[in-house]
Amino acid sequence: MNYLDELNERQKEAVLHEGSPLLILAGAGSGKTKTLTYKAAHLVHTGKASPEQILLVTFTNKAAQEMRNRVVKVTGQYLPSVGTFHSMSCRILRTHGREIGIEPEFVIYDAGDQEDLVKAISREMELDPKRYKPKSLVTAISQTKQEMVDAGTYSNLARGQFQEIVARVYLEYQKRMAKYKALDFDDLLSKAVSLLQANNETLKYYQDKFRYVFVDEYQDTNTAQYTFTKLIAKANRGLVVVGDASQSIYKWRGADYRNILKLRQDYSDLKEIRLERNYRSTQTILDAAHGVISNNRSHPILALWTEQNDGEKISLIEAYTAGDEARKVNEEIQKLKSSGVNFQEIAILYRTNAQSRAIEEMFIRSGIPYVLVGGTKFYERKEIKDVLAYLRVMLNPEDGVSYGRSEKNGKRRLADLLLNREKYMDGQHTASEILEYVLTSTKYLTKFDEDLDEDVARIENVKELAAVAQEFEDLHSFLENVALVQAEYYAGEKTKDNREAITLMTLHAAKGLEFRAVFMVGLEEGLFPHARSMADNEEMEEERRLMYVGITRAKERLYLSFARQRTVWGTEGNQQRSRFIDEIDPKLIESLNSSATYLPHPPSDFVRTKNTGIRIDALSEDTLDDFLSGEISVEELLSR
DNA sequence: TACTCACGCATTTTT
DNA sequence: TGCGTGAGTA
Repeated sequence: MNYLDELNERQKEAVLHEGSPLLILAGAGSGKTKTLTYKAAHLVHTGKASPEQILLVTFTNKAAQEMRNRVVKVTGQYLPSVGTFHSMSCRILRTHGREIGIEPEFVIYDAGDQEDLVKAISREMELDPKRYKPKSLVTAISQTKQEMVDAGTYSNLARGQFQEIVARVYLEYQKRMAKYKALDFDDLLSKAVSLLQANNETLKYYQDKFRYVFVDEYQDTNTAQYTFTKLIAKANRGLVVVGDASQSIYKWRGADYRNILKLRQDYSDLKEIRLERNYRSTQTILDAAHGVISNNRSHPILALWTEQNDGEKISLIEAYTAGDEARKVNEEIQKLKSSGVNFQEIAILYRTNAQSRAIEEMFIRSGIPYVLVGGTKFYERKEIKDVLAYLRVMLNPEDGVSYGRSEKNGKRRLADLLLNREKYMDGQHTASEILEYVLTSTKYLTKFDEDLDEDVARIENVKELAAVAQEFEDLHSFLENVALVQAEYYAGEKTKDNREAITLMTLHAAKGLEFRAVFMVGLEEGLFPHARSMADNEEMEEERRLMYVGITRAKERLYLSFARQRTVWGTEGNQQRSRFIDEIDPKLIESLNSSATYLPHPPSDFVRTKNTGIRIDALSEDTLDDFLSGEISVEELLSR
């Protein structure tokens, strides 16, 4: 029983609670994973549940993996039903999908496949691609599915020209998907729900099977996920959810933190426990985070506290340009490094991917190793998608999207592939053998030039895919894994040559991670909060939650920076510092700017740069940058 | 079939 | 401004 001693009072209360559904409101860094896994472990340990009776759902494979490992560590037992919403739904559909007309051989379409299909449909329907962008149509269909509105129902509800077009596309889309034996990510969830709603016996089977249902990151559930959880947990009411409304940052993907509030209506005896003791950050960082998030009005806010001391103040970096910002960040990193902070303990967080460039350039110049998180994912690379398309054609030549994609790579290649297709699809061949056949019959790799670095990398990627295929018995499980398990990033990853590296990523990607020192860059109105979020209060609150998530990633040191001038989409603009900076108590902040480079705030038109009195917004960003990096002198600057 | 060029578009992206 | 897409051409 000694594992209980590792928990604080609130955590222990959560672990020991029984008899009614439980909502754990867990703040950032409050040990929610520990609490959730120990609770599962406790049920197993005390014999209240067998490992098979616990369903533990997460949003990412990484979280699932971590939960699995931690339960094994505490109990020595393996929980077979720990996984993402999508993988769990997928498993259910593979076994019981037939009951609602879904054959178990379905393949999973990702966003790119969806778009290809919508494009094809839209072409056939002769829609104006400018007026009805395939992406917008996909988004509309996706949102509709998340609300579990099927194509037929939507057609009846559609009002206005756009919705009516969406309805037509949606109907055709579903028709094709059925023909191609394909499900998209939203289908996995909504069809699983349909199945449970359609067949009472199946529902009962899962309700009996899973006496306990655990859900992580509950604030990020959409309607389909909410319903899925509710259905399965209904009979036994062994529901345990963990969430924090302040960390809900995926509204644009259908996440609705209000699902937390709904629980109170769903279960009158809902037990609510707050985990507000933070084990990650200094009190200064927590106070800053609270200062920001308390400006939000629409959701509950936790008051985090720590037994740690106040720690260092938050550093504010004011820069002239994006390049100057990168330079100043670089300087601070050098200081951190010499004070004993390792590169892998440092992260640079930004709102948009485009911001990484200036930072990267700086790091390359100063020789600082870094790892960029995000960008094109492995399975989204063209060469990988091409090979996967061939594999799907092997599985099902009726798969229109994959057939179309393969055709684009040459009709000849496709014809050669189909020649011996049946021989290889006799059920006797492994995923690896079929992949081998795909590559030899289509001679796909010959389209690459071995003298081009870029092409060599592509060939390498295909080889890597082939290596992954070896881990799977049949083609189906291989393809399923490819669709549902993206290669994930782990905090403190090293560079290719195995040097410890600084992490660069978006704020969204940083959720769930922690670093000793965090730099949040580009804190400017229009960038963060993003211009697209400024008109709408709901969206502004989401931006603020993103700021909150960013701040709470930091353990010891937090740096906030902004630039006075920044080029966005080719046009230079004068920037104003983010309102979020001003939502932090100034007593918690110290400015790192020396008086020589002091920038007046709020930004005025004039600035004293080393006493030259040059009006900076009369200079181009490049000129200013050259001056600041010492490439041109004051005299040269004045002459320009 | 492969390449070129003009055009449009540009927030975040767990599965 | 810089990239990806898609139509058009050799």
